[in-house]
Amino acid sequence: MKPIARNKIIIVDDHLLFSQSLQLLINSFKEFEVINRFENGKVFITYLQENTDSDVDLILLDVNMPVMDGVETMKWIKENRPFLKVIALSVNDDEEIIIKMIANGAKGYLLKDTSPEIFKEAMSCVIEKGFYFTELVSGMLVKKANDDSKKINLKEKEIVFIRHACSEKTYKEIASEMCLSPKTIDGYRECLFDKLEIKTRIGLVLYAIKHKIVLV
Amino acid sequence: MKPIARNKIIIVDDHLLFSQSLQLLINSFKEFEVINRFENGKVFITYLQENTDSDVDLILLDVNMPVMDGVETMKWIKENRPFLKVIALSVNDDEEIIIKMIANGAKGYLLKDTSPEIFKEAMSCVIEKGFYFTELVSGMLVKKANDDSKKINLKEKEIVFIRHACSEKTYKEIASEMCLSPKTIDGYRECLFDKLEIKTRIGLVLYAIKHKIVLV
DNA sequence: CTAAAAAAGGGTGAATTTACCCTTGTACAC
DNA sequence: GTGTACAAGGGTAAATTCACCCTTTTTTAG
Repeated sequence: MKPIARNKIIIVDDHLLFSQSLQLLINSFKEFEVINRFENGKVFITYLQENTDSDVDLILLDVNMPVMDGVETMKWIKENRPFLKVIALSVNDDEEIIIKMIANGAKGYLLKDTSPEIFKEAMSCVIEKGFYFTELVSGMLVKKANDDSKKINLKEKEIVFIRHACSEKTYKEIASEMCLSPKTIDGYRECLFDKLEIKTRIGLVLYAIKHKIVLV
Repeated sequence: MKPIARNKIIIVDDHLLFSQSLQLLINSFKEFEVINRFENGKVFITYLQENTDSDVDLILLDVNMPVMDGVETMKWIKENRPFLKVIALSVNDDEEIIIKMIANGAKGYLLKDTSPEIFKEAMSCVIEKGFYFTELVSGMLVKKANDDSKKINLKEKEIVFIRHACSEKTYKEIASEMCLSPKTIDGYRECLFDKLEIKTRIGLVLYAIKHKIVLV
């Protein structure tokens, strides 16, 4: 079943040291060879657009990249080249990111501390069976499914308000900056306290930071 | 001057994929060879203790590791093997960490998106001249020197108070938890508002998170 | 078109936070 | 021993935050 030719791999990763090293590692496996490397999603996509006939068996896509990160790149792939097989690579196990990558069609998600043996197995598995998920990722998918049922969705204005609330401004000042009556702001606050099960503005700030609504 | 033998390198990094790949890359340079790899500071130090005669020319030390991270490892090295030459490797340019690594004797600090050419140059440079700093790092050292002059130092009790303040507890509740009069807490607050140039508890929370006094 | 949400705004009162100014006791340096 | 620094505690008043209950207007779904 396996072709005589080695499986063609593309690496997309901004860590030059890593991507160049990884290429050596992969080329040391007789089943695989790296045919190309790119340092961010942008240049990779440009390549895909200019080489519509490129036949690649597997893409190793870093998640954290400047210019165009893994999630953005994955979105583009889902839209434009959904048949491409992608394994996401990352150093962190941020739940939100993992979910996003998989939701956008990644066939596997590996942490960079994976052993070369597992890594090789994952590559084979994705190429042959179409996917490879570690326990970590599977567990997360289950957990996510549960979370979704009680999902909180914030409206755009509420998010703007939250960002303002994460400052030393008073509600009155926030109202004026948002061109709304202080009373309306009062309403936003109450509604959020209720939805987020918090009791104070401090709670709101902590929530915002934890959920990356504001960055610190 | 350069010996005929290749310079001996040790890699300490928990990202197996990276460290194993990097070994291949380094071994592809004729001037260097990797003689050992370890996946965290703990096992590396154990090795050093058991092999006091090990002659190694350069250590590549990852900063973010479980079990015993780069900073801890660097501290041990400074105490026990100060003559070892270490280049710190990291994915992020967190100022605080960079400063700590260098303060503890790292001879260089490279980001993992460094190109292999620069990387090779840095290794040679550290072995020959004793150090290699990029502009990023040099700039940071200068900036740090300035910051230090206007450094704010918080007392232990103040830090405990700040942690409590980063919650939905009222000051009264905090006072009771810290077994102090609410008025004393009031004093802490005022003093901190003054020292940190803030006006509200929100400001305190933001400061605490930014300076990692509390983790989110 | 109509009913039901959702958004915006309002009033009042209580609790909490903030500002400013003051006293006491203790420790430590000179 | 005296002065200085500082931790702990206090009083009062003003500003801000929070809770609860209410009306009007605008959107949206059926």
